[in-house]
Amino acid sequence: MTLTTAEENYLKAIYHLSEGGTKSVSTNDVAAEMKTKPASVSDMLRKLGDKQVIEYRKYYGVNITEEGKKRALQTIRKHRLWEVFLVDKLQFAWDEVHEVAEELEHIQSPLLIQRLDAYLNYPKFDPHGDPIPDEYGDVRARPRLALIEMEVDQSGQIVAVKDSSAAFLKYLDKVGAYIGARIKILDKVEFDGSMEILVDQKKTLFMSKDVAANILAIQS
Amino acid sequence: MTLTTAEENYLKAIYHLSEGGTKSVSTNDVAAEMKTKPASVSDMLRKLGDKQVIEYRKYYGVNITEEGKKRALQTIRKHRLWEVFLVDKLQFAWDEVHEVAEELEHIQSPLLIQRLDAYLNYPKFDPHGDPIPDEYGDVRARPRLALIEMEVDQSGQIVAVKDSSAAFLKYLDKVGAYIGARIKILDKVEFDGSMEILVDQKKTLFMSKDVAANILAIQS
DNA sequence: TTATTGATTTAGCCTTGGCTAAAAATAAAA
DNA sequence: TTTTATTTTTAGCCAAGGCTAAATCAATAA
Repeated sequence: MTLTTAEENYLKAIYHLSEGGTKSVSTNDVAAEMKTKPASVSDMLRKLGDKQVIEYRKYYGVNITEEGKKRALQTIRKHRLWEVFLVDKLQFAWDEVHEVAEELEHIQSPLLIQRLDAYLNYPKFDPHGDPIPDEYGDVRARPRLALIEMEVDQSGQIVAVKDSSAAFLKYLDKVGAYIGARIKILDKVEFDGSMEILVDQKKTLFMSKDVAANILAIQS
Repeated sequence: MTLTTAEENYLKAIYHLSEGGTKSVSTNDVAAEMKTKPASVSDMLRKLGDKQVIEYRKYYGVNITEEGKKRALQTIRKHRLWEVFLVDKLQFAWDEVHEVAEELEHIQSPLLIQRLDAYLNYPKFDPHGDPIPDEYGDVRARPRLALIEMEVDQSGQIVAVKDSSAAFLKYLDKVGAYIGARIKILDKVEFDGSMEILVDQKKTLFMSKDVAANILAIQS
């Protein structure tokens, strides 16, 4: 049983909306996420229900099934692998890749993805720091925490930002921090919560607690 | 003015059917090429005519316009660049790439193609020996040369024979050479001018200098 | 010149994935 | 408990790309 491109996109949206909570996802939420109308969503939910990738009870929203979760994770895997390709191999900036990956993720060829994965050296995170599921849909996500939550002397790697406004990204770029950077906490100032961070074992960076709260890292 | 995936595929088919001859392409020919029905083709020709990429006169077939030719060549360029990527970077066999490239060629991103071209080092031929149009749609003419003129380790594709007598073609068929075959020169014997040729990456062929002088190939 | 044949187009229908407007069901407030 | 507000579904329509069957045009043969 195959899914169309539109169906794959809906399923991915439902998967994302389901993350965290255990409650059903509402038709309205899906419509907002997909930038479409609730009426269109109702039709699609019926189709996805028929295909067993979601459990759909009229008027009560949907829950994604195990099969659906597996499908969604495959699509997410493809999306994120393509993002790595675009950034690592084709020199795209990490904030330029989403649209293109959105198209590439629907190419149907298991061999292609297998080979791409190998070619990229089996990456575990995409350029935004989001984990890449393996071919069975397993995500080995190390817990992400804000820099502000880390202790002095802990090391890690920047994997994402909470606030991805242009202003903030520009700031990060200016001071020399970036997704993927290796960092170590050198000091935390009790007084104002500001921090001193070692970047790539050479550059020392001072940041306010507001900035430190907006940068997510994995510990190593 | 953008073309849908279906329109791009029709236009590509019409371009290929136009190659060589100057006569109009018939609805039936397009239907055969697209593996669809003439009735469906009529509708599509009207649409492509409206978009000015073909000149369509009811009952008299179509001619591709300059704009249409440019569009078709862009699609062909994308297709062939992706084929090079799949073979050179992802280790696909040259006869496994067509289907996947058929999907990849419709990804919309000029930047992607520009970068891919650079990443592949501006290849001039795809893995089948077909030329890759540049970003303005210019196609470099394929220099044909006799096998006897090629050097050891050069690769290419058989594109024609000088002597097309039945006897010679029968001989070619018997030894497993054919128009379109991918070949690589393994050895040239100084003594008698005979050659050792690898055909389709698997079969080794010995041929006299008379035979090698009668087979034309393009280098890749 | 007319009749016939073969190619082509038109008419009408199907599916997918959108939409709006109206109806219906649920949830919240009185 | 009944009314009201909100959410969701249904009904009916649209465009893209397919299809079949029927009509029409162009080219050929008589």
